[in-house]
Amino acid sequence: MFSHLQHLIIFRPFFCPMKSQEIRSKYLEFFKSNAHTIVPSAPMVIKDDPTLMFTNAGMNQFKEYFLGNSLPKSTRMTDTQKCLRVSGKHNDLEEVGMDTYHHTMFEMLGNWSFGDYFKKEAIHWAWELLTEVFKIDKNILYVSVFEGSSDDNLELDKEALELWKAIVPEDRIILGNKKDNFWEMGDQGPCGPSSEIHVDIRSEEEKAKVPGRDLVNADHPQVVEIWNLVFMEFNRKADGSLEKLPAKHVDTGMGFERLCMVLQHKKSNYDTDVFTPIISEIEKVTSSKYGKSEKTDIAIRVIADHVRAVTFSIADGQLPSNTGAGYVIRRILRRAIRYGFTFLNTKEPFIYKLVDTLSTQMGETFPELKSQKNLCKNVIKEEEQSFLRTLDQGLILLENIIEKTEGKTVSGKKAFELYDTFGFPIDLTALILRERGYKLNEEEFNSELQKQKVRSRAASVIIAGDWQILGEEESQNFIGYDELLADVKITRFRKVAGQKGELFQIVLDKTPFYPEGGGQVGDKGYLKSSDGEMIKITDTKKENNLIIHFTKNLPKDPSATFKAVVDSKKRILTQANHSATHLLHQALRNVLGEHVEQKGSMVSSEHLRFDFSHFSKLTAVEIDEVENFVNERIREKLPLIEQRDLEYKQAIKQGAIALFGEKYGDSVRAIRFGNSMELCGGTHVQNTADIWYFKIISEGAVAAGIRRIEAITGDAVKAYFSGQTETLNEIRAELKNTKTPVKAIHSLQEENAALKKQVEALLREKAKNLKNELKNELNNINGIEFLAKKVDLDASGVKDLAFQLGETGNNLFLLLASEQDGKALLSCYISKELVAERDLDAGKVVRELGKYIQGGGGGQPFFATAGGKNPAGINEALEKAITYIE
RNA sequence: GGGGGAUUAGCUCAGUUGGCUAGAGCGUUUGGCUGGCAGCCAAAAGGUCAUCGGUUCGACUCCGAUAUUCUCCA
Repeated sequence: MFSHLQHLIIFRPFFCPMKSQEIRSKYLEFFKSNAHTIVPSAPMVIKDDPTLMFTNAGMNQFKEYFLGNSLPKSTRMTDTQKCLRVSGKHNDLEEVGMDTYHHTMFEMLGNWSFGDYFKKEAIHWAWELLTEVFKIDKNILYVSVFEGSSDDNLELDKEALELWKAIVPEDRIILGNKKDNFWEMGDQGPCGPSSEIHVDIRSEEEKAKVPGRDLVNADHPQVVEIWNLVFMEFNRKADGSLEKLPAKHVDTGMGFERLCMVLQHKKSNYDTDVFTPIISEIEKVTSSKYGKSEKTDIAIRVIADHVRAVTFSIADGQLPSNTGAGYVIRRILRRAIRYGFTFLNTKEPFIYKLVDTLSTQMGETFPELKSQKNLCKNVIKEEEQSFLRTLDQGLILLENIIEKTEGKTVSGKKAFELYDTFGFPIDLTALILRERGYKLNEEEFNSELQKQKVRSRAASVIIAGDWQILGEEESQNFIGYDELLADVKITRFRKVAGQKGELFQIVLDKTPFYPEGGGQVGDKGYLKSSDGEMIKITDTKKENNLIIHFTKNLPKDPSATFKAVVDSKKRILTQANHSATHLLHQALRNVLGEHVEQKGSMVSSEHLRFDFSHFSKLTAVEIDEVENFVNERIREKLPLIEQRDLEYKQAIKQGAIALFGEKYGDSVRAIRFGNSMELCGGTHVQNTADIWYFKIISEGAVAAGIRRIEAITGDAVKAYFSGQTETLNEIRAELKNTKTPVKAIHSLQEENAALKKQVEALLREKAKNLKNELKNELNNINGIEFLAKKVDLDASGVKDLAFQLGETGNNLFLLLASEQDGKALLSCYISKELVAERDLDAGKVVRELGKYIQGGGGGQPFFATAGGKNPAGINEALEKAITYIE
């Protein structure tokens, strides 16, 4: 006791609370001293789990251990995990920044037991860490225990209750319902009761008014949950029932930012040193002040929070885009821009300027922030510029809407259109309308939004059934590096119903099929049973470390042994493209510089696509150099050197290229061709000579600071070249086998332009002659210059003629007829003056005369045309024309 | 993955129920004014109305497909 006090006095004077850095490391060290292995944070962006776009809890990276799909290296681990939440129980994106304790991006401190310790240790360590290491006053802590649930036939968590009773007074223990104290991963999967620790940091006066235990789980900003201890012991099945897991696990999560708030004696997460550096930078670049008004405070919190989320995502390789995870990032960034625009009056990009501060502040713990700093800045700046343009455009459109609005209520449909089609934020619309004294029909807007949501959801509903387990997978499950066929057994399968009908997912005991990953597409092929039944495998993917084969139908006897056959033709072409991708990566770093980093990759049997960080368009010379570099490596016939179980640190030391935002285990696979060495799980050719030839097809930009190269190899290059040659030959042939086709085309184009002008001039001349001719034939009848005549011109020629004649007088009535392709055409021109004076209508004329040629038509009062299929009636139509002016 | 919009001169964009032989501003070229420049005035050049197909007497306009792009939802 005394030693604790001394510690407090010497190192922790009251006015100098622990820095956030120190809090983080104390947590990790505490569990390390209790035999936990410290592991790094997994990337925030998730790649091989279709049910999740971002890491939203500390447990995500361990999901496969809880599901039993693979075994952990150690049964006790601890980490800090970067997480992103944009929707959920208490966490709607639109709410972040309004209060002082919700975030999109946050750190989750966790300690984990995989079939090792359970409730007793988890509870004791949590209490010890909080009260003895961090020295939080026991009198401000509350704990909760699961009360049981009749739906699931579960009883009160007596074990946890007893454990807590031994250390906490009973009046500080709260029983919680299923919603608060029974944790589930999703609709299906591992789950279990939990115990939460809450902290009450209100002032003494406040506490006297309302007891803290009444405010637990009541959304009070200063009575908050800081630690959730989950005791995983059940598996939720598709039908909703629970079954016991073979092993019990512990999953805990403590919000780092909240812990800092408590330990630094602040009332808001944003007042801790996790946020203060960013906030003061925002104050600086926007010339605003935090703490002066509610509106600017919210805006500043929104920006401080969102810049973290966006920067971490981009550093992990997830760029803003218009689909999937990229779209979530875009939305977050745009929300920050819009708050700055409206409340801090920022009309120029500024958020990108905050990246430096963030990188300095957190770059030690998360090195990707340092190495990806420039990319983050470029991408954010570009996105800011483009969204500011969208806002400008939207303001104009909104102006139009307001002008056209009768009354004082603007249609929700219009507002929705502005939002949906033009991306103009609805709250900004509402704000502007309010300022102008208009109202927005919000009900109508919401119903439009709801319609759109329903439509989208219906289009993406996937219903997965329970796995039917038939056997165990082998530990070395993927054998496709060495084999393209194998005798296999189905270990589990399930039915999945989606928009495009039903299909089956099959898992094999071992498989030669490569699952989509690392940019390489999944293998196709088939399974064949001994009695000749064939099941086509349409795709292969990886889900939570399980290799899943997609097929339209199930074999008659799933328990039989099958011959698994990979479509080797496709696979071999794909391998050539994948190896070429590595050489391309090396070439780019060589030609352009070391700043080139892979930002995305797609390798199929047809072609390869490679996205990388670079700031400017590649010149023709650079593209040539890159191509030559790759082709030289191909000609050098470099053999594949594959190391399957290399230690990660060892690989990096040897110079292997690892990707940011990619999760690597301790043991990695390294692929080397000469001096190109990359960590890669994909399949490759045995020798670069197998690539044959490499050709870049296109080069362009995908985002600020990111460029894309598309290329082909081998036979595809041959096909490409022979196609090009064929086209060239055809061009040559057309040009009478000239040696200089480009020159020939050029002169043809010039000649063509000159001829066009000549023809135009001639036609004009001809029309003039014809015009003069017809002018002489005009008859003056009742003061009207009249002519009805058949001419030999096409539709536009007749029109030209009529208009030219029209210019020569103001009392013309023309009916011109012509015949083209067995069809008849009547055109009537009446001077506008006549139309007005005599109430004539060319449209009416042609419609009526059209009867004689069995057709119809119309036009304007002064010029109209009609077409018909009976040229024999032309004469009669011409004769009748005079009746209109008599 | 699903929905909505856009694509017209070098650039930014108009083009009303299908019919004014497609317009504006900026830019370009030429000429003029001015001592020179900035500038002003005048004139001209510049368009397969994204591509292909359909409906129609007639399509920039309507319909379908494709491409590119923006945007919302999942």
